[in-house]
Amino acid sequence: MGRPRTFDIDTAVDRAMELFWRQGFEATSTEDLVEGLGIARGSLYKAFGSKEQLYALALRRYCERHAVGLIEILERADQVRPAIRAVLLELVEADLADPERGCLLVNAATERSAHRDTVRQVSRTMGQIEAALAGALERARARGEIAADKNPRELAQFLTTFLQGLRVMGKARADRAFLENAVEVALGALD
Amino acid sequence: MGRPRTFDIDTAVDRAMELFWRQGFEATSTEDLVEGLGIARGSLYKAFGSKEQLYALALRRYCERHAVGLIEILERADQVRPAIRAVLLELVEADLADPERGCLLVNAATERSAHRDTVRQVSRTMGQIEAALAGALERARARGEIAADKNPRELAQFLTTFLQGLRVMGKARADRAFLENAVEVALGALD
DNA sequence: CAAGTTGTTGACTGTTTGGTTCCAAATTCG
DNA sequence: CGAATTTGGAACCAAACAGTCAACAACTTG
Repeated sequence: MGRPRTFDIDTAVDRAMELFWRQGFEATSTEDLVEGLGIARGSLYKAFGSKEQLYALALRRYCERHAVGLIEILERADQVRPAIRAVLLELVEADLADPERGCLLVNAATERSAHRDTVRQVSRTMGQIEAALAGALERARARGEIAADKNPRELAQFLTTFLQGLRVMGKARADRAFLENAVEVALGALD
Repeated sequence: MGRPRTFDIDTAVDRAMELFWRQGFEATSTEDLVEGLGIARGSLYKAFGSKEQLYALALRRYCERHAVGLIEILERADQVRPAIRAVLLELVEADLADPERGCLLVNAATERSAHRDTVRQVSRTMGQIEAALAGALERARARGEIAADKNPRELAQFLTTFLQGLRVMGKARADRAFLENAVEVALGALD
């Protein structure tokens, strides 16, 4: 009952995600959001409560879309090493294609390290990435794809950390050779 | 001639660095700067021109102080592997001691990826870090400290990338075990 | 159709923003 | 002394800020 919404909440969150991703939280004004989402100021506040809450939604959306996508690749892979290489090289491509965007998760971790909820969301997602890597590596070890004396969890923690570094170097305009090189050396840790 | 400055430019830049480091560029208002530097608004603009220019000075100061410090450790080390471990573990300690601060270089890379001058300063400094690592690794190889078939430049690019990842994970509140673990695995790349 | 409910809108609020300008007082040098 | 220059601080600016609101619009139910 009542007047139905004339805009789609999901696409609005997507567009907000895009804006926050590109510009960060502080540099994105409510005016930017009004313009970018194509809805009036009042509707925005009615639907989302505040800039802060909309940011939280956008961040969660990003985590669901990107981290989960990455995790599924790892879970579905029958060969783990190529899967991990593929994941890392895909991130390299994303950074090269659009260096200003980088990774919203990294941006959130650095820009909003004083905001509990943001930090919690970020570290939760990184925990999921670590767990997915650890799981894949565990399977790889069981199958003899990596040496038995390797510790999957330790490797996963290392790879998770390296992955964030990749995104930072991408934003710092490192070139393709640099990033792909770094990836290959990092993969050497699995040997 | 004229009245001499009553505040010290250097310590003012230091304080500005501290503020920008903690809060980022956007979240630091001119009011914060006036309060933090302990000088009046007018004096601040007379001395530094604008918030933007003061930020540039603060960032350069950070690079000179922290990157150069790190580089000197590497250059002076007689054993390279322990020196690299020491450098990485020191960063871990810094992150654990003050997670909200993180690394100003990483913060700058992510928050201000649309500002040419900032990005240039960041990537120049990362280039210096890479070069220092490469130089140290080159010496290590010459001395037989690492295997002859290792490529110092490739290893240096990997370590530079990993180092940035460490700082991000530190901000995401990874614990000591996680970070130290990641460091040990990363050092394994030298074997 | 009327009542009730919810959404949309854009003008409006009060605050804060980065930055400028003015000033009398202070301090130096020639 | 007097010219030069910086000081702190207040006043000021237009723009941008996050957020609110009353009036209007569209839907469901009775």
